[in-house]
Amino acid sequence: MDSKPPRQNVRPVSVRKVTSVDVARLAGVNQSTVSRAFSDDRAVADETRTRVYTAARTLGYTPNLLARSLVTQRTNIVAIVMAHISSPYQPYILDKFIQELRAMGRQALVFTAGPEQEVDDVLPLALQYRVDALIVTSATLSSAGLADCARDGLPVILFNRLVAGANVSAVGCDNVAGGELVADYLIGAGHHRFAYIAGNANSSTNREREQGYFGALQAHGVAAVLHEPGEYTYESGYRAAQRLLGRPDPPDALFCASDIIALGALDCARDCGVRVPDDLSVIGFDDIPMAGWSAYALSTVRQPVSRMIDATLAILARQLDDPTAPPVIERFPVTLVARRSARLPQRVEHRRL
Amino acid sequence: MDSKPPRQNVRPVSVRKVTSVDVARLAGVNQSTVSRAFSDDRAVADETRTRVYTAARTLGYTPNLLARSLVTQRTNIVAIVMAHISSPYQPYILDKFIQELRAMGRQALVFTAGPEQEVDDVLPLALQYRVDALIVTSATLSSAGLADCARDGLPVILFNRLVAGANVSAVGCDNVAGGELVADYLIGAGHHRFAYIAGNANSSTNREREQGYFGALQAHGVAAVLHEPGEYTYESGYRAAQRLLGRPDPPDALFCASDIIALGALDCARDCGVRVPDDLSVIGFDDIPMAGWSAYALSTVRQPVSRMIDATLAILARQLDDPTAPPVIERFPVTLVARRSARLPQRVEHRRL
DNA sequence: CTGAAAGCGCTTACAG
DNA sequence: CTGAAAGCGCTTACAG
Repeated sequence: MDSKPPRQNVRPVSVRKVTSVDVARLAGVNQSTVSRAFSDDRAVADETRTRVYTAARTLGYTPNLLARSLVTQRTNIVAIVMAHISSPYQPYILDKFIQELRAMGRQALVFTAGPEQEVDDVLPLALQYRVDALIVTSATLSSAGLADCARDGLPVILFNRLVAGANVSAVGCDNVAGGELVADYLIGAGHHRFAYIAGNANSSTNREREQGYFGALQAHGVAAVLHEPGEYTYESGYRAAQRLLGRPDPPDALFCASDIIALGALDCARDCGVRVPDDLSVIGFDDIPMAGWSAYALSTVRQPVSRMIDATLAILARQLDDPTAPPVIERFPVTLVARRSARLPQRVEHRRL
Repeated sequence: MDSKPPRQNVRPVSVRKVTSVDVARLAGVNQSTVSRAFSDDRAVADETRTRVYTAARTLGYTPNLLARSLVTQRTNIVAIVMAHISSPYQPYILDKFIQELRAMGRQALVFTAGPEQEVDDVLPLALQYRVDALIVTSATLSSAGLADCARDGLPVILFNRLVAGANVSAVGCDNVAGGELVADYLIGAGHHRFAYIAGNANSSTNREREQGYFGALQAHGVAAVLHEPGEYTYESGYRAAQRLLGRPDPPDALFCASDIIALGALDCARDCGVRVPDDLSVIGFDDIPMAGWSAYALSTVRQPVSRMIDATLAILARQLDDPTAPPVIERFPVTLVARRSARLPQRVEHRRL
């Protein structure tokens, strides 16, 4: 019948987090001194600093970054927004971003949008966590929210993705030139009946690659080109190839919007008894590791991913430094790496740009 | 010569984040009411709530989750610690974790350890962000820090990974049984000369799969088994297969510690002119999507990844609810999915457990 | 170089 | 149902 009812959930002692006040008490200094020692910002007397550190160690103290963020107004967290991870290309990029971000002293808060989700759906979440910046890498289009963010001074960088109108920074490769390279290469190899398997129709990568390919083909006087819709998956590539190879007039040259699509197409050709590259030349885009595997030996367009990621982070650093810095758009040149899935051009000169 | 030097970096107005106080002022209520309206916790008068919401909308207010976390002592952030992403198996898992975590109303803070980094190296970072829990999924061993975390009441769950002695929860599959399944299958197919390509030597998955395989082989009276060291990569599998197939007495049955290793081995066999499965049977572990691709048609051991992830999150939820809940270890049964990379057993009965 | 104090943006007893 | 106030764990002028 006492007036103090026992709390139902008594936290075990160990759970109670130790704070800078505890450390200060043990070290015999003011709390602010502990803070200074840990944000090795100000000059703190060496002797004091070590006393603080040892006190911290014996107590098992770890600074609370959330509290720090609240007052410094920066979290050192960068949001990475990507589509549902499906292509083997994304994890590679994600991994590199995470690693480099950490090397810069920042963390990655990863947001993957569901299959049917737009970027705008995950944006509010990222904002609630007060991330310092946004790296958006995904194929889908449209995002009014991103423009808002950029306007509010939150650095936004699009990776391999372009949003028309939005006044934000972007890093990508020259997809149009890539498509042109492929067209030239295939024409140089003496092909006559061309086809294209598309990636997600509303992605800028797909549109640009397609545009380059069709444009160059047309410039060479090729009138009709088969066009199969698709998305950036193996299965989609396989099925599109099935439709293409089942035609009475199958193509002898095939450009796929990405490597993962091309791998599906290649397997379909194998299963259909279509010989590559004798009966059919196949070229992809990305140069993912699997493209080099001997089961596929896929000729493809390589983008300098590493450099692109570095460029992205450089822009990030700049904009973090100066929020008023104007957005920049960087496009990197691509190269065609010839393996065994496409016939070699007769004439050597097949480069462009 | 005025006493007020102009601040160098005047923040643009738009950057100034709007807070609950601003919303309160506009809505004509107390700040605490705004808070209540947004943490739809307490009963707030409907009329008040809508007034708050509209005020918030016109101001573009987003609650600051960091501040909330500071007082509630929970961040709703779960750290996912994984090794350097190399296998195509990891991104799939990562993606699923991220998605489901968000469905639970939590975010994933992803920490990837560098190639040579131990889990303990990234642990302090996770702790500084005061994550609510830790999901550790990576192949490497040893981690004194994890035990500490668990002791301090921070839920730690190991995914596909076992740490001896550490008193933490773990979810995995029955790797030993998987290795046994493979041995039985290969023996049933009439093979005589067995080999194993290992994954990272200090990983529990490798040790257990190896143990099951060698144990069952031995139980069947097979004395000598070739053992090639390796790691969980395509290249490693390719090179190990090269060594194996270059021997005067090459194996006719090969178990690889993971699918990605097996794919490398398969490509090596192809390049060496070794016919699969006529000259050599190859079996992997994991059943990654690529195992089903027709270029490989890899027979392999499948683990119920989806269910394993669900189980992990269920444990997480339980431990978040009750920090004193004892750690649990769950192992899921595996199955052998037979495709075309291994000869079929003569006798039907090749199952075990 | 160090201390005392205010404040970052919230939540949550405590009254009413 | 709502307000006033304390406090979460830090950083950072401001003095000394």
